Amino acid sequence: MSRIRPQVELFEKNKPRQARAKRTYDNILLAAAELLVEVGVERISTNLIAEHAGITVPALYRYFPNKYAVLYALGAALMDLQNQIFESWQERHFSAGGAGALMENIEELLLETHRATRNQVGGHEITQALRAVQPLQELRQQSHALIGQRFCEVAAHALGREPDEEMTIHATITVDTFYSLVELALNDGPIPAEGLLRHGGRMIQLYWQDVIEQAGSPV
Amino acid sequence: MSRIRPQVELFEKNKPRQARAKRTYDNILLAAAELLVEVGVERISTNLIAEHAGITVPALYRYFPNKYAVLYALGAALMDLQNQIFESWQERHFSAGGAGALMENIEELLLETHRATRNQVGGHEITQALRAVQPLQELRQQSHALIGQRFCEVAAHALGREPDEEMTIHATITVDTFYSLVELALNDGPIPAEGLLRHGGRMIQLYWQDVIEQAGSPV
DNA sequence: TGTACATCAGTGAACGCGCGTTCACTGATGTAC
DNA sequence: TGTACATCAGTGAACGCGCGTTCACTGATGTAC
Repeated sequence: MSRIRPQVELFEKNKPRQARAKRTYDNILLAAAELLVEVGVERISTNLIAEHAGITVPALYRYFPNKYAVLYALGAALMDLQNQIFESWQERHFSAGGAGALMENIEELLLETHRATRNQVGGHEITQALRAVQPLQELRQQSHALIGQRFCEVAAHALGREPDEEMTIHATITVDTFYSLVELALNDGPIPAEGLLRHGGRMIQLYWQDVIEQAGSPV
Repeated sequence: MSRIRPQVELFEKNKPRQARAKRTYDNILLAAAELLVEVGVERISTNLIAEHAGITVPALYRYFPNKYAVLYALGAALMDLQNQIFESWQERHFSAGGAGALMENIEELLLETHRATRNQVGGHEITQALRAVQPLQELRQQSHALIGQRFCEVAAHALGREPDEEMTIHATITVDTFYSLVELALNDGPIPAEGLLRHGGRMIQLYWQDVIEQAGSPV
């Protein structure tokens, strides 16, 4: 059942050193993001990206070994962005009111993550690609694992327990549901994103209230 | 921001009429499912599918206009399966105990859906492709919309209310979270699927308990 | 029951195309003196 | 400040390959009489 890993090189080759090169590099990423929106992951190619970025293909190969490396860079940037949003949210509220304050402000984090991803060119498409394209999946998993671990530690500490397997389950569900809600809200369907995120945030809150009650110790 | 629809023909051409043809047809779908596992959605091609199915490429083109139509058929079959599981679950419990019984048995539906998808060859990969590959997205959306509508109607009726926008939000979140949990459990990570689905089911239950309490009317 | 015929199913060969990738090269930028 | 040189950045041209797709064809299956 486990997939054969195709061993694709994902890391960048030459780093841009001059200002001109930096512009080219950024153009490549922007063009790739735009093409992700226009044609989708299945149709994207190095040829298309280079053409769209206004350079020739060998110029792209100067910085990236293949198209997956370009997508990987895009995905990594998005995951970094989301991680940063989480970090600053956590610091802001945890220092002010501990674990309880975090839970009260889940909706805020949902809204901020949603807004930031929506404002990123191709943010939604990159998010989707991170789920489906094999060489990118680890990026998403790493990011979610990191955030999940934070959740787990904070929650375990607040409850005066060890971060055991059950706490890991709670954290995993929370993080996964969180980002699934953001993804759901990114679909421009008939339902406004705010409503989805408000009620979705409430669902996560209720879940943790229950965890606390089951544990029988207040925050 | 909206993607340019590439207008891909997705429907099958000739239906198999003879037993031999039916076998060929099934082999194509099975080969495609296996390749989805082996090489992923980005690398799959009609050539590869035909070779894997033990036929020549024109034989594949007899039944499908392109590779997306093959994936579409796979996706449609999976959505049908999940819909059927939902239908029979709903009939079973709703007739026995109304809306309350449905909520009490969410975990059962999670487990059944998870098991069925896992047992389907390439079930996980098809699920992922349904999110990311543009021509397949509507399949997932349609299926979820259908199930969401059922949820919405049942819930509104149980609460003695109209299926208004808020109820639609509740139903949409429920269905999306539900299938995200199934997808999460399909990842063969360190956490056993059962634990994720049990606690995930509990989260959805708590969410609806809250909806009922807020509405101020018992089920 | 046999056979001629119609339809269904699958093949071999060929095509043009865009893909990924590499090469030797020209041009741009930075810097040592 | 000027210029020679080193390094960085990007180009034009070419390649082999697998892709999607189509064609006229052969072989298999079903059926009318």
